[in-house]
This record gives sequence, structure tokens and C-alpha cells, in this order.
Amino acid sequence: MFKIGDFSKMGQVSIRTLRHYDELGLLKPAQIDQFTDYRFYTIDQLPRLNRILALKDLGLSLEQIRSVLSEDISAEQLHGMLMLKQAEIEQEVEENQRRLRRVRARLEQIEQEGHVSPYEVVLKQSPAQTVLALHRCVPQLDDMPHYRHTMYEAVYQALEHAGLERAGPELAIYHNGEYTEVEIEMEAALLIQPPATIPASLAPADRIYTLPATALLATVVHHGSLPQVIKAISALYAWIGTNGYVGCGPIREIHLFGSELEGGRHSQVTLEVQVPVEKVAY
Amino acid sequence: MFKIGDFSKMGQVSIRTLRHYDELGLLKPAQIDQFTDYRFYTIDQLPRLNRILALKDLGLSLEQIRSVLSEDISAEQLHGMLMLKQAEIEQEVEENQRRLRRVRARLEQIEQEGHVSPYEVVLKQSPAQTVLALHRCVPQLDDMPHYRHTMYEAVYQALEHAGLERAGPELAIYHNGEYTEVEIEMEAALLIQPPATIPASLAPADRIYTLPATALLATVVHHGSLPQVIKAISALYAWIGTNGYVGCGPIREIHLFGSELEGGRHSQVTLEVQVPVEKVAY
DNA sequence: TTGCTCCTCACGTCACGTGAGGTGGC
DNA sequence: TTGCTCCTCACGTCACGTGAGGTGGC
Repeated sequence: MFKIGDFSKMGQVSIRTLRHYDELGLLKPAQIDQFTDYRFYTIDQLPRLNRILALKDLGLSLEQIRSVLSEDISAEQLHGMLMLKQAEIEQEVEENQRRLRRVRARLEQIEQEGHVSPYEVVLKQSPAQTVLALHRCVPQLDDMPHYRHTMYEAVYQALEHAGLERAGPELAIYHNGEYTEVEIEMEAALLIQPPATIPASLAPADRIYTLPATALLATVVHHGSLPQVIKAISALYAWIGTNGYVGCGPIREIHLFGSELEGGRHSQVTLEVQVPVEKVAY
Repeated sequence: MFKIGDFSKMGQVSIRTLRHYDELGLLKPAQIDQFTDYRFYTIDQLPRLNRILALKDLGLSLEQIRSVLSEDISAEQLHGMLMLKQAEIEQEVEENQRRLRRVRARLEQIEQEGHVSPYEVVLKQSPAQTVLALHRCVPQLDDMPHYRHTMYEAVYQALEHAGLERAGPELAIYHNGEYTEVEIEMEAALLIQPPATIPASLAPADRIYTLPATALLATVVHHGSLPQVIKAISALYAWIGTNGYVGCGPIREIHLFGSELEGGRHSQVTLEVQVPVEKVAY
């Protein structure tokens, strides 16, 4: 018979742990003094303690261990539990490796630029969304402000004209695969409720279509001037590269700030840049 | 200005999370209605929310994130924190991979034997320990009970004779590298207080020496009859093999049950089998 | 009037660690 | 009498999830 202190040393656990296991009914002392409430253990309780510790070491919870020890569990059932645990741990390892990758990408960014990037990339999903869009090719970067303004004016007019119901913010979609300053293929668009029938009264450059649902969307929020959005985009692409993804669709630019038709030249905008991505095979 | 529900959708977090961040001072609403206590957020708070989520994604605690966001932290300091995080995650990955190995070893054991092993292997360290030991070569397995009895008698006599102070249980040490049923090289020993000087009155087969401290000791507790201890030993070696270790020293058998000189032939014993091990290079 | 959204407590999570405050045996 | 070991509460951990109970605006 051992007092709790001696038994705790034999089992390499704390006294509190033994009390805790007593409380849970996992390992009751062989005897309890009825006057002092002292707990007494016997050496042949050591195997049970070791069982508990070993199962805990495999990652089982004390509740699960209790059911394993209660003997109403068969070898197959334990096998099943361990298979599940195995899968869980494998997942955790993978998650940790992804996390490690993100941490390293961050470190690299700090080392290379010497300061902390003001942009945070967030992975999202998005459902399929229907848009009313106006496509134009912008000849040069300088033409952009004027083009954009007239494009959004036109798209709002088309919305009213066709009697469509708006369902979300303005967005812009860029179709050039790479960064360019000439012949920028872009759409000015509005999220709309999917119409029952496509109205006939659309101008030739307008179209209604559905952006596909995307499982993986790398996004970044830009808050500042509109021309500066290029910084957000490059930060986004840097992140995509160093984190083992590749872009696989056109860039979308969601206007979180309201409308591009309001506000002057120096106004601050808040918008979200989105790029559909997929994991690169490695 | 957005109500908490809308803002939570934009940020892909729960309402409770936003309230929690408010409570911690991580992300205070831009405005709070003084009558209804409604929280109101602005879009330009979205980047800050995303920062928080991104840093959390790297594994930082909310407390750490607060200090990062409080701006009194430099790029180097953040770099340092992330280096630390990186090391932590690497460790966690390794720990998980070891755990995975143990789980798989368990699964294998169940698959091969169809039942759950009654033995649990526990890794320990042990400090250096001084023993008074009597070495003999046991000719055959059948001679074992008789030999052991006389050996422990002799070792207790030597203890008294030399006036040494006992410091722990009986133990047996086996020096054959492999399992054998003939010419078993064994010692019967007692843990003793290290004597200031080695007494001259020792019989030639007796010796006092110090078992070295071991950083890694694979141990298993056997509770049952003495001859059955072989099952514990084989379970121990099976574990050692499937978990990527190798034995690197003699087997020790610690008598947790008291003395081998007490108790009859059918008595139950509780003893701990110990083997020093090291990780196998892989 | 009925839903909807928001609010403030406050408990629960998991396996103990860590005091606080008190008691028996050498 | 002083240490030592033991005892029983009970709070704290971390980032929220989940009711309970109640209130304003359409």
C-alpha cells in the first residue's frame, strides 16, 4: 500500500493527476482511510495507471480511455478508435505543415521587404453569382478613370432598362491573364438576382452571366486610393506563389465602399480583390 | 456602417467572435448606439479584422495579436515571434509524427494478435543508481528458481555483513544480449546508498557498482506469475522495434512486490522490466 | 402581433496546475 | 513545536459556442 505521493512517483505523474483520475472514476485508490480520507494505492494498480498514460499518449481523451478500460470494448472497437485517431493526427500534421508554410512565407516577406506587409490574404469560398456586366477594352492605363466611370453609368442604365433586381455591390473583372498597361480587357458589373428570363433589351456589349462557384478564392482587402490597388494585387500574387497556389481565373474587384460614381478623385475606397486559386501539385 | 450581423458575414466570422474581440479590445466597433448598445462597424475595419484572422491563422494567441496590432512592435520583433512560432510548430509536427508511429504500432499489434496486449510500455529516465550485486551463471532455465532464491539470500547476507544501507527494491539484471534458456548470466542485486568506501569484506562474486543514468528507458510492468514475465519482455521488445528504438543495455527487472524470499511458489509478483534504449537512426 | 436582429450575463469546454485553508503523524 | 504529507474546495486556462432571458424595429 502506497500513499498518493509515493504512488505518483512510481507512475511519474503528479498527485493532482491521480486525484483527477480518482474523481473521474478512471483509477480509484485500492483503499481510502475513512478518518483521514487518505488515498492508498497498491502496486498492482500501476499497470492500470500505465494503460491510462499510454492511451493518453496516443491522443485519446480521458472519456475515451474510460470506455476502453471499462472492458465493454472489443479489440475491433479499439482498432476502430485508433484508426480514427490516426486519421485525425494525419490531418493535424497536414494542417500544421500548411501553417508552417504560411509562417515561412511571412518570414520571407519580412526579410525581403524589411517591413510588414499591410495586406492580409484570406482564403474564402464563394457561391455562384449572377452578374450584369459590360465588357470593354481599355486602350491605356491613363484612360482607365474615364472608361470606368462611363462603364458603370452604362451598366446602371442597363440595369434599370432591363428591370433587373440588384443583389449586391459593384464589381470589376479583369480578363488579361497578366499585368498589362495597354488593352486592358475589363468588365464593369453588378451583382443581380438571377432573372427568370434574359431580357431582350440589352445592348450588345452588355451580358448577363453567372460567375461559377469557387471552392478556393484568395482575397485581400484594399483600403486607400484606387490606383494603389495594384499594390494589393501584387501582394496577393506574391502570397499565392509562396503559399503553393496558382491563380486559375480572372481577378475580381468587389466594391465594398458603395459606388464608383460617388466620391471625388481623391476619395478613399475599400475594395476586395479576389482571385480563384488552386493548390499547385508538388 | 454595418450591424454586427452583416459585418460578421463580410469577415466570415461569428457574431460571438466579433463581440469577443470587442471585449478584448482587439477590434472595437466604430460606433456603439448609446441607447440600444448596438455595435456598428465600418468597411475600413475589415482590413484589421483580416489582420487578426491572418495572425491567428499563423498560430498566434489573441494576446500576442494585440501586441502586434498595437503598433509598438517592430518588424524585427514580429520576425522573432514568427521564428519562435515556426520552431513550435515544427516541434508539434514531430511530436505528432511520433504519436502517429505509436498509434500505428498499436494498430499493427491488434491486427497481428487479434487482441489487445495487456502490457503498456512507458518511457522513463533513471538517475545513476548504486547496487550491491551478486553475479552467477544459471546453467538452465529449470535451475532458475533455486538459483534466484539462494542468490538473493546471499546478497542480503552480504548487505548485512558489509554494513551497507539499503536504498531501494531488489532487482535482477540479465546480461545475455539475447533470449536464451541456458547459461543465463544474471545478477541479483539490491539498491543501496553509495558507500563512502568499498568494504573489504565482500565475497568474490559480489560487487558494488553504479548503474549509469539513462536518458531513455523503455519499461513495462508485469503483474502475475514470475515465469510469465517472459511475455512482458517480449512485448517490450516488440514495442521497441515497431517504435523505432533499439535496446542498448542489459535488461533490469525491478521487484515492486517486496522480496523474492517471501511468498510461495504460486504467488503473484509485480515487477517492472526495464531496457535502456536509443532512437535508431533512420 | 409575429419574426428578426441585437443585447448582456454566464456556464461549458479539457486535463489538470495552482493556491487557499486546514488536518494528522513524526 | 516544526516540517511533511495529505485533504477538500475552487479558480484559472483559451477562444469562443451555446443557451437563457430580454429588448427595439419592420
